[in-house]
Amino acid sequence: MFRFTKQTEYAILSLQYIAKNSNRLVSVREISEELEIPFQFTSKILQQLIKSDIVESRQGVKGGYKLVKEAKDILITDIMEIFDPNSLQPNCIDIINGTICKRSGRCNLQKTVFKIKNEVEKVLKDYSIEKSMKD
Amino acid sequence: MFRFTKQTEYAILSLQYIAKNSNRLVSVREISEELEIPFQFTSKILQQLIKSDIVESRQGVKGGYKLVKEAKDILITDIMEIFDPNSLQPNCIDIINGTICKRSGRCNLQKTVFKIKNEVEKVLKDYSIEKSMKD
DNA sequence: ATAAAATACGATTAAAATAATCGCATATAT
DNA sequence: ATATATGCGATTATTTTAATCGTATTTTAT
Ligand code: SF4
Ligand code: SF4
Repeated sequence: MFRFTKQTEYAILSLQYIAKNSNRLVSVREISEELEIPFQFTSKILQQLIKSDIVESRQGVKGGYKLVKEAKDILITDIMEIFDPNSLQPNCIDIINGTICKRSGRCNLQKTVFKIKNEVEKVLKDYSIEKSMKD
Repeated sequence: MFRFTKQTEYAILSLQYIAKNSNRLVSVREISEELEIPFQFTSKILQQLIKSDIVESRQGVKGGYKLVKEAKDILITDIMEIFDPNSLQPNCIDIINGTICKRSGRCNLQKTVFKIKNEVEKVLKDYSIEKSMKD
């Protein structure tokens, strides 16, 4: 499938929202309600974004999230890699399981598949959170 | 996920193999063994390719498959559309269920998503079965 | 005729990936 | 203290994808 997973898409939407309100901390509750994303799911996604140093949070009353990096420095591909590390890699390689396709080496499709990967990647690398907000 | 489904990939491999042996009918058994694709799965895939007028078959002893269209006229995207009709479409639209995303209309990502779709599609439309065999 | 070698195809099952929730812990402002 | 937040591992549910089953039909060769 050549589409974003929901996690990836929800992450992008959340980051857009946080970026738009960068003067304050934004709570999960607010993001969840504004964007109609399940609360716990939103929460889990943001926590993963902390681990990747894209956002940071403060707990407690008036807590919430804010960006660590500037919106222009967060690429769509960064988010894809966090939530779906295989997605930018062809089937020949399985990053998650550390396996390679048994046809590798005698496969007449592999070169094409990597060419396509490189060209598609080039397209995607051109989009940041900031750029997506200006579109 | 930005990768081919197995059905799509197996279909491409099978078509390459049939194209390479275009002087005769090729049996599912042979394709299945040569490419290490489960027999019944290969069979099912080829039957779907008949419905899309990409191959034709003859039953019985010495039966098998051959191409209807020339390898240069079969695009990778044609195959993707057969086995995964949503794959070239962003999440905003669900072709299979005929639904649209509830955020549509007030979504700050949609334009970007369609731009990316168009650019990626342009890349993919450049690849045919024939081209993939020459790579 | 009939046996063997093939495809045809709907139905079903299995496996994997993705989405979502639960429950409890911890931090903080008032 | 209390209410309002995040933190996080574990679990469950759902959906998608992969694969198989069983039976019918067609065709060739003997
Ligand atoms: S392109 Fe070839 S090697 Fe790569 S996954 Fe597909 S079959 Fe395997
Ligand atoms: S881009 Fe916006 S409208 Fe399209 S699927 Fe994502 S959230 Fe929905």
